[in-house]
Amino acid sequence: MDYPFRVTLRADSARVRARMLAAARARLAAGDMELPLNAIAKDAGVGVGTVYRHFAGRQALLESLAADSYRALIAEAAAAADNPDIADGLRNLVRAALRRQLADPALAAVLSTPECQCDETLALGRELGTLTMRVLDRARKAGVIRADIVPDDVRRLTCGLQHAVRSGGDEDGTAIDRYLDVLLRGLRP
Amino acid sequence: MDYPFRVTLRADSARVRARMLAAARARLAAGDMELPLNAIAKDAGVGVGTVYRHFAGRQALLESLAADSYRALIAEAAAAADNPDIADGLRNLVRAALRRQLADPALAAVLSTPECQCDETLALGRELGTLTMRVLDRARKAGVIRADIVPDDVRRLTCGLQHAVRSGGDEDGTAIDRYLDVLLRGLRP
DNA sequence: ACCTGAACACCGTTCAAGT
DNA sequence: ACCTGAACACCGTTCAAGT
Repeated sequence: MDYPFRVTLRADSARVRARMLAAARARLAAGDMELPLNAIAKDAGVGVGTVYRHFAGRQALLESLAADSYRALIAEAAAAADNPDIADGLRNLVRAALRRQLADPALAAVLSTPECQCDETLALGRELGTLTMRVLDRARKAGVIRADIVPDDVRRLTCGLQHAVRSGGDEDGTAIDRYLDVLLRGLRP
Repeated sequence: MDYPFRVTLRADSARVRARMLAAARARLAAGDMELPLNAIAKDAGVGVGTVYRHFAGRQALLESLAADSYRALIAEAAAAADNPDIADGLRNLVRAALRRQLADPALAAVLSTPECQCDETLALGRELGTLTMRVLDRARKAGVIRADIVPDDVRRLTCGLQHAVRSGGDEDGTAIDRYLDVLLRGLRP
């Protein structure tokens, strides 16, 4: 839920919500991407119905989990848009998008799927889109990027890189930098 | 199962197996990536146990479903390795890998995960790896590809592109060619 | 208002019993 | 040998009943 009528939750409700998010995060950290809502309810010591009262479903829960990472990424995108050297800015934006997704599976999941549940996530998406557009516009004018790349391409391609990095055997720390380099060179005009 | 002792199945067993594969394919075609084994058993008109007798699990079933596409891709890789113009060969290989994955979700799933269940799939993977290596070696000598790309990078990057293409709203037929172009340019030395 | 947990449908997986 | 399907555990989702 988005709590449209009430900005602050009742103290106990907020505590219960935090417990559910913590339980979900613990499962994600343990490598369980399933997020079974029944199990989370049990972990958090609440009834299943309470999970559904706070989150419309698995997708909405993921969006809540990803919100912090999403905002952090947006801050980095804003910095990139203001970078005096826009080639640098573009590289920083793409790298940040990839790293944040690798650091937070929930963010990776949310960015991978176009249909988001919460209005808040929708707003974050628009904000990131606007900032990305600013980076792309400046980059295009500076002649450091192909003309046919739009903000959603950056989202999709970085989601793809995340997938490429994760689909490897674990032992390959060089992949991130190599794949970033491949993408950035490929984006040049 | 891999039927290690028997190359040909008993006629009725083969029929039952074909029915299960058809049911699974129908579900995939309908956009259901879940492949619930119970539901497939019901669709195919067999007991659940029969599904488990033929396939060790969901993963093994996926590998059986993907085998034809996989072999077709290998044929294209072989042609690429023999292409007199190795820059062409490289492009054809990457494009084939992407297109086959987009055409067959089962192949996309199998290529995305390193751990395969059936020995047959393992053999197909080795074959594709060998052919890809041949393409990369020739491309490297011809100076048309970066030196730090290994066959598994091609697998991972094309899996990533598949993901990037699919994570878009449906209405974007241009994405495939644009992303292929980005990747191929990015792979240049 | 908010929370609980029983209830139902469904899926994964196993295994004793059938042919 | 191969197949069946009941059985058990688990998860998604809803909703009447509690506080």
